[in-house]
Amino acid sequence: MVRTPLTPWERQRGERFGALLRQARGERSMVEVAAAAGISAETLRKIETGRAPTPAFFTVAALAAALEMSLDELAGACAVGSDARALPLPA
Amino acid sequence: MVRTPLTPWERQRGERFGALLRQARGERSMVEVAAAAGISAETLRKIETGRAPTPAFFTVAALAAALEMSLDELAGACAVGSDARALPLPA
DNA sequence: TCTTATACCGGTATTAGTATCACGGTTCTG
DNA sequence: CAGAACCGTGATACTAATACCGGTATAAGA
Repeated sequence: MVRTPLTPWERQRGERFGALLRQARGERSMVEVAAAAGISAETLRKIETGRAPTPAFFTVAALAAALEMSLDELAGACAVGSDARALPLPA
Repeated sequence: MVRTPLTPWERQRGERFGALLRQARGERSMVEVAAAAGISAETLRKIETGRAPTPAFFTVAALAAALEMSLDELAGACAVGSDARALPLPA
């Protein structure tokens, strides 16, 4: 095996990650946030829907900047795993 | 063009990013840190040498956790490192 | 000297991230 | 109702990230 396929756990983490971003986006449209982050709206959609479970670091960083959220909180929130219900993220 | 090739600016950013990680690694060996982060040593080497300029978010997150450093300062450090904030929307 | 361990480098294979294209749905305005 | 304009979505194309293998170089130790 040359490149390990994503495990189900990684995909679930990606789904939680996307749900987190979608929630943080709130009322704003995909195109607006995507443009603010400098990525395409389709990419943002894939990340939010979990179809891109492991996006690039700088993509996430730009997205977090556009959403005004912390990378550490973001990583911590979905790294928690099973207990990702509590979202201590205000904005 | 379907997937924009990495720009020279992105590659330089990757080099700064890798240098930052290498500095943070300090005296510890690559295999040790890579094992702690759950990635292969080759991947860590490529990231450190800048040959993988845009690693996955969770890869970086695991690496930052292994190195006990903040993702936010990591992203901020290589963003403001030597570049005066280029356009977030290249084109 | 020989062995071992670490790091670096090249190539290769395969999955996955990202962008462009094209379509359906909704809302608004004429 | 027609058309535009926006949003979200699916399919497709292509590059990059990740991992494995072999080889090389250097340094420490038996």
